[in-house]
Parts: sequence; structure tokens; C-alpha cells
Amino acid sequence: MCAHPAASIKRPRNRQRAPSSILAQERNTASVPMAPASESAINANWTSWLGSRNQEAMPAPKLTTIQTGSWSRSCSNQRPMAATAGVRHEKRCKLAICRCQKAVLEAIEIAIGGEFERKAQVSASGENSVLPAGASSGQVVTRFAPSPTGFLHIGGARTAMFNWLFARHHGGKALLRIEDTDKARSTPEAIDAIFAGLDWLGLDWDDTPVFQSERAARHAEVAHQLLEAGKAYKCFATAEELEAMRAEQREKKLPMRYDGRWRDRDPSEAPEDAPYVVRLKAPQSGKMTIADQVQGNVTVDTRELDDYVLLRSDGTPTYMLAVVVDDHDMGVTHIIRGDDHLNNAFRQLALIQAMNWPEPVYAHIPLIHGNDGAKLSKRHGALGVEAYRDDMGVVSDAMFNYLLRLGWGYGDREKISRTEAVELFSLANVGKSPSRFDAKKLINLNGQYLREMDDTALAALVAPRVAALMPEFDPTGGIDLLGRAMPVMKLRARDLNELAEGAQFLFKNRPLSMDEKAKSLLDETGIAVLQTVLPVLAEAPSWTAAALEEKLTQFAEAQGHGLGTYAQPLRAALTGQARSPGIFDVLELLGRGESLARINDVTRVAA
RNA sequence: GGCCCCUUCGUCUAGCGGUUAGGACGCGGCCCUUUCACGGCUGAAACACGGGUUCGAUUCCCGUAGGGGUCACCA
Repeated sequence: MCAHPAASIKRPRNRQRAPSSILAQERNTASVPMAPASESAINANWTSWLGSRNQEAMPAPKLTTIQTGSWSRSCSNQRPMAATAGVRHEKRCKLAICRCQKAVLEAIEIAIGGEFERKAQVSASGENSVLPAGASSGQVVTRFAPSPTGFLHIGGARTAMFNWLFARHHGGKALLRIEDTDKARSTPEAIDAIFAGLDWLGLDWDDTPVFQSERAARHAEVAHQLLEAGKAYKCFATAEELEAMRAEQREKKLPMRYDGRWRDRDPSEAPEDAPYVVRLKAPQSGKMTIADQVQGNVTVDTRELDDYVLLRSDGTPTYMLAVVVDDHDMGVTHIIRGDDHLNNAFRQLALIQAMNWPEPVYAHIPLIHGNDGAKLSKRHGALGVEAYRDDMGVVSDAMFNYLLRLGWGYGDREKISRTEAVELFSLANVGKSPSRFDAKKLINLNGQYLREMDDTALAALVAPRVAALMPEFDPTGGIDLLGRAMPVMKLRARDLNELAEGAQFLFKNRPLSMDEKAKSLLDETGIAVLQTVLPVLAEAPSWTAAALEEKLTQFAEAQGHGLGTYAQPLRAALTGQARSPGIFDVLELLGRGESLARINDVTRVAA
């Protein structure tokens, strides 16, 4: 049948998005910090908390550039980043915004080199804010901050990847912070599992990982600074009191939030020695906008923000305080995390502004949902990455590629290596809607990567699995044969388990056990076929797949039969199964002696 | 309930005002073939709904519906 010529002509679809490097560069540069800073103040600050903390935990930031206070103010409402996010939605304004952005950047450049520098020196004195290390050099700094309450699940893994990718793409730093402040739920095993999972995915991190629990003193220090500055206050409300307040709000269908009952009260009104928490004085009017790199501009009325707790009554920091302080001290410039934190971002921003710290760039990526469409959680049967590795036999490169494509796309590209991913990754191409995990697609991709893998490396991964399947397998002796079998075996496998199962025939002891299909192939006619074919094979000039194929094909033709007549009984006799690699490959892998012996086992029993 | 976010084949996605709405996984068919795979060709399969704006909306705006997230002295 011949199709109409026109039917096969496809319209060229080369409208692939141009690499977004220009935008990316602009963003990168645009993230130059705007906050004033004093080097001595910073150093003092760092030494103060370093003195009592683990010195290894976090190196003091290097300070190179000083920015101006005036720029901080003039840019805070219309930062270049805000304009950039607008591009996503205001394509008509795209060019205009880009030009505007460019103008701002140029202005910044002039400012850095010119008269603003003097202003900086003036306004920096008396300021106690700390300029982030990364930010000071215009370098991108990201962080992945898992809380070690379990394994590294798919969602966390992808967040880690996006952070890593973004930092590597921009030649910046990717940092790791373990949020282990919840001592009851954090375990060393979970920490190990997270490290192992990240390592397996091939994600490496700069500097030493930070353990949040070791920084409690620094967090408290910030809370006290805020207290002294009048930007935070002591709240003596009891748990029961607050519960009653919430119950009432629930009943009256009012928004549930702390009503600020101690915001303006004098602490002396509290009972003697009463326990208290420290709350942030959050702004009470106006609006806040976050120029989110993924979600676009998100605006919230500040009335939605309540005076949340910074320091618990036992003096320990809450998560809200800890993240903000750590992100700042670590010099994090870009916060890339799940969008379940989008609402938190506003509350955190209030704290950042109270401290007069530079605002980071936010990118809240959509969550990965389970099959029921709800947030992935352990209760939903979400698995740790190691489960995909161990139980499903998934290979690192495949997992990386699959996760990369979940929520991020680059035109039609499906198969993308780590190196390419670093080159192509941008937040602009991260989708806004949540995605679901599709194990079938993962496995398909896994098969593609398996086929490309080095045979020796593959054999090393498969060997333990074969050993688990059959006690008679000797890994030290068998790994060589396994490696030689890989080229033909990996063509037909999609995961490491299939590979291991399929390889078992190579190591079985004689006489072979036969599965049902093999037995049915070895009926009377099947055995008769083997009896005629045995001497033919024995005569083969050399025991290679090619030679054997030539020999048997000639014989089949002479007999007037198809190759299948001989191949199937042979397969059964040689492997005990009806499925295997090509029969001539099987013969070659098994070798002359073993092959003939296995065939002989079958024919002799019948006789 | 308040606030925030989302909505293109079953799933992952492309699409940037004019396309026969493209690709991938999965599913069906055909071809290749010694089994199973791989590979090749091919088919079915989507713009949630309703209003605007526009000469023209999948694309921009506003609603509706549905889904999700978040509202702790958890992280």
C-alpha cells in the first residue's frame, strides 16, 4: 500500500524555544544584592556564634562587594527579578521589560563603580546586617534543606536536583542543610538515607553540610536582636488560651490566626516568671508581592500574616526563624523548594525585612502528586529513591532523567543526560501545575539507559541480584560470564531485576529444571529434533554464534524447515525456559561442553 | 472556612494570538523475527466549562467548576 505523498509530509516544527541563556544571565546578574553591610559587623557576628558552635559546620562568608542602601530601597519594590517573573505572563511586555531590566542592570553597574560606593560606606556604618557570602560576589547560591524524618522521597529528590542543576548551570554553589531541629522525629538513619539517596543520584554539594540543630544559639541571637529592636515581642498566652481563641475563630468562621493580644501589652502585665514565646511583629497593612520564578508574581495582603512564633517558651527556635537565619547566613540567593512553602515565603519575608536582610529570589516548584492526586507522603505509599534502586532495579541515570522531566521540559527532548541537563536547565521551563509519578515511563527510560551502559559496570550491578536469586551463583567466578552476556541481554531488559532473572540460565547446575513452557517444548517431537541437531552442532568448525548460526541455518534449509523448528527445543534444553537471548548467543555464552551436555541431558533421559 | 496556586490526550509534556494542536510513556494494528525483547511504520486518544477582548482564541482578561497547597510553641 502506498500512502499519498502529501500524507507523509510533515510540517516542520522547529519552533523550539531558543536557549534561554540571555534571560538566565540577566537574572543571574540581577540577583546582585542590594543590602548595606559592614564587614567588621559581619565578622564580629560570625565569630560570636562560631565561637560556641562547630567550627567546621559553616565557614565564615567572604566579603568582597559592598552595596548601597539607597539601591536597596529603590529596588526593593521593582527589583529586576520582579520584572523577570513578569515575563512569564506578560509576554507582550516581554521586550519592554527586558529593556527595562537591562537599564536597571546598567544602572547597578554604574552604581557599583561610582558614586554610590561612597554612600555605601556611609550608610553601612551602624548597620548590623550580614551580607550573604554568595550574594556578595554575584554568585548563585542554592540549598537543599531536607528534614531527616524519613527517606529521601521522589519529591525531595527532585527539589534537590533542581537546586543542584540551577546552581551548576550558573556556576554557583549548591549547599546542603539538614533541618534536624525536630529531635523527636529526626534520626541518624534518615540522615544517612538522605545522603545516600543524593549520592546515588549523582548530586554533589559544596561546603560542609550544615546541621540546623547546631545553630540554635545563632537563631536565638537573631530573635533577641529583634526583641531589642522592638520588632518582636514576648507573648505570654497559654496553650489553652490560644486553643480557645482558635475554637472561637472556627465557630465564627473567621480566619484562624493569632490575634496579637500581647503585641502591645507590657510584659509586666504577665504573671511572675510566666513562660513566654517570642513572636515577630508582622506588618499589619499593605500588600506583599513575591516575584516567584515559577509561579509568577504572587501577592498577599499582609493582614493574612499573623505574629508567628520565633522562639518557643523553652528558648528553642522554630522552623520559621531557623530557615530564614540559616538561608541568610549561608548566603543563599535562590530558594528553590516545593510550593507547599509558598505561603510560608510571605511570613519568612516579613522576618527578612525586619532584619533588613537582602531578599532571596524564590522559586516554588509544584509538588509531585501520588496516583490519587494528593500530595505525596509516606502514607500515600511514596517510596524513597533507594526503593526504586533496590526493589525496582532502576539505574541512577534513568531516575535522574525521569525526575528531570517531571515538571520541567525542553521542547520535545525526552532523553537528557546530566551534563546536558546542567546546560539546559532553567527555572523558566519549570511547569506550574503538579505532576504525577508514572512508574511505567520510568521503567521504559530505565531500559533505554540499561542498553547504553557499560557491560562490566552493568554486570557488577546485576551480580548481587543473581546471587540473591540462586545460591549456586558464585559472584567472583560468575561475573566475567555475566559481563559477556550483558551485550545481548541488556537489549531485552528494562530493569536490573529482569536482567538478573534472565541471566540465571547461565549459572544453573545440570540437569536443568524446566519450567512449564520448556517442558511442553520438549515433547516427543521436540526431543526428536534435538537428537538430529545434536551431531550437527557438534560438527561446527568453531563455537561462535556466527559459525553456529551458519551451520544450523544450512541444516534447516536442507531439511526444509524454518529455523524456529530447531531453535525452540534448543532454547528449552539449554535454558529450561521458553524465553532467552538469541539461541546462538546462548550457545556461545554457555560454551561447547556445557551446551552439548545440556542437550544430551534431555535426549538421554528420553532415550 | 480564609488565603494562595493549578487545569492541553489515561500519564509526562510542547505550544507564547492564525498549527491538520506536536512529542514521549502506556494501549491497538502491521512489519522485522528462532522465543522474548529491541527497532521501524501506523491507529485511537486532549485544549474543564461559561463569558468577554480580538478580524481571529488552546494561547490574553474575568467568572464558574474541579483539583491541590496552607493556616501549630511540626518541619
